[in-house]
Amino acid sequence: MDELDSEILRLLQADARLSNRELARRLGVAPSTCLERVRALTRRGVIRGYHADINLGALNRGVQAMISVQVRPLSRAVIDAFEESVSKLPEVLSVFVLSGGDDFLLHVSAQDLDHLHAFLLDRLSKRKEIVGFRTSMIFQRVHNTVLSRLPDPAPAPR
Amino acid sequence: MDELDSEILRLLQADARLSNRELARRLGVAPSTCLERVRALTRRGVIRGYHADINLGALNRGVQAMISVQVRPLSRAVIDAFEESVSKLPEVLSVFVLSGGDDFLLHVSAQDLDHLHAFLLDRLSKRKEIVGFRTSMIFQRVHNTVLSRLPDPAPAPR
DNA sequence: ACTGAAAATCTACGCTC
DNA sequence: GAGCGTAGATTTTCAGT
Repeated sequence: MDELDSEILRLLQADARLSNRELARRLGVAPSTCLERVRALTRRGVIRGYHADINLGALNRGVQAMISVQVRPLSRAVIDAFEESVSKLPEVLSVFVLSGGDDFLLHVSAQDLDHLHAFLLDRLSKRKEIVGFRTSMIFQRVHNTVLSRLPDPAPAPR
Repeated sequence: MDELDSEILRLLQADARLSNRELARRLGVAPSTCLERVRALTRRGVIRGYHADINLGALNRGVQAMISVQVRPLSRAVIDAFEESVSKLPEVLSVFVLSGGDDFLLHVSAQDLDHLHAFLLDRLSKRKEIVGFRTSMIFQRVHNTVLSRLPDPAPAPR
């Protein structure tokens, strides 16, 4: 992971459809060099994929919410099963497994408030393992699509 | 937004680097047709961009947390300023503006626990408008990168 | 890591329905 | 207006250096 790799990641995070040629031009290297770097980053799992970012409104998902969930018993089996099944629901954008007061955070979207309400009642309230959940509406979201590499951690003192 | 458009969105969410030719082949239409559809979707703002998905570990961001924040006074000026400045911090992946008990939710990443701690102390604790915050570690995240269009809302009764 | 050339793809434009 | 096919321009890809 040298400077060139970091720059490639930066540019592809900003625009995944950059042609290899254009990428190479901006980095000041030959296209073949650039191509090999991108392939190596993909092979190593640093680049995990390329995804189009779609306007949620156009997908009939004008309403977003965060739902914090507590489940019991707090066993691996319950947690894994909950995460697995809930992440398949069409309304669910992301599932976070947390420490602390809540066990899960669900980022969901729905057509409107009625559908969100229906989702809460039909998909969550019925689950036996859920002992409580709290819903917060999302008014706005700012997403950082381009992430820089953070400085290396300082070595542990000895 | 017909069936063809929805399919295009689905395929480009799964793999934004699909060639137009391959996209057309999978949809059973001519490449020129496909290209025009994609352009129209982009022009209308349905497609907002294309982003590479990078392994956070490779960016020295092995640790993730959710931070719920309460600010006062709850005025537009305070909210806008907080959102604006916090979204620029390199550790911040996403900022959610919420209703309910908390005003913001910050999704952040850091090199390790030490750096996360430093972030909390140096970047949040010092802010006068913050009256409280609570940090939850993220053990795991499942992200739905391919979102289908939800059914149209039923028309309002009259 | 670069160069060059063959293969594949992109995309503008004129055509048909 | 929406989709199609073609051809010229561009890009990708992979030798060889």
